[in-house]
Amino acid sequence: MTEKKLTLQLDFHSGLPIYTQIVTQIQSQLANEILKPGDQLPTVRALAQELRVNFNTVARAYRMLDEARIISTQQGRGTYITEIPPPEVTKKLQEETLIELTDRFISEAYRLGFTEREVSQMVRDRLKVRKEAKVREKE
Amino acid sequence: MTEKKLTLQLDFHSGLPIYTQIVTQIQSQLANEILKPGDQLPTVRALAQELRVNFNTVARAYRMLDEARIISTQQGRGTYITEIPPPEVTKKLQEETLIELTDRFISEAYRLGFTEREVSQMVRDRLKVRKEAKVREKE
DNA sequence: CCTAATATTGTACTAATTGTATCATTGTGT
DNA sequence: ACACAATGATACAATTAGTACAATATTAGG
Repeated sequence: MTEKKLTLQLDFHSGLPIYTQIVTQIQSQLANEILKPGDQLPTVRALAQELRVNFNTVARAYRMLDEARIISTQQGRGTYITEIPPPEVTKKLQEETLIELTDRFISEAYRLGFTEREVSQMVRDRLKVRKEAKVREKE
Repeated sequence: MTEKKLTLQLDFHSGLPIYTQIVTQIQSQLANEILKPGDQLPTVRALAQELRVNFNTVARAYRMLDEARIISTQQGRGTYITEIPPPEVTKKLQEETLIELTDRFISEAYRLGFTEREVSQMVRDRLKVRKEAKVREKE
């Protein structure tokens, strides 16, 4: 299973906020492959209890990591490391990733009977929808 | 008999609730005639066991589909695809399926850090690659 | 055949587990 | 004393799981 103990070392007298320490240590464990994409992190309450900290402090750390797209928090489900390619991957590898992703998408659409024209048009539409949504969000 | 294997692919880390994934995948299989009117779906417990989820999660998905008049659940009998799904319903479902598929693809690409331009360009490229491959295949 | 017991199926309600939102409290620096 | 950031407390919402039940089908006895 993807259960981890996630041993973190907090320093309560360092002056650094707890949530910052949690964030950076998870980031570093990810960078060192102690944590891997897909891994489930402890629940906010479980980790909080282990660290002797309020669970909202853990939740705050998780939220920052979530906003940074490093983890994915899901209400009622749990928290998982996202499938982000490690920072050391090259641009070329990233390109290959997008190719694979795109090909899977196209294959699935074709398998469901959609035509090239329909797929192409839908991608344009949905990209546009997102862009417009983002614009409205800023207002 | 009208028994189907009903292979569903769940992603437990996608952020989408399990019941939503079940609903949309059954919708798409209906829209694309992998499932047909009159087909019996697996029992809530059977499907739950196969998917390794609680049977109430399947029941919730079935209930949503039932409310949408897409399936008919009958206590003590089983669950069946509704007999006369109007053509415009399946057409609409099909469209929704492609939207859903496309949005998932775009979200994933964005999450991996690709831009709208890159995604758009890659879709064009890969569609073109496929078309050309198909042309060569005919020669 | 008919009928009653049993099994199978979906339903309803509840509980448990998760993250979220909001505000209060604390503590530190100026 | 004040301002501000960090942390804690409390209530909430979403998802999934547990348990008991009702409706139907199937099977066993006669």
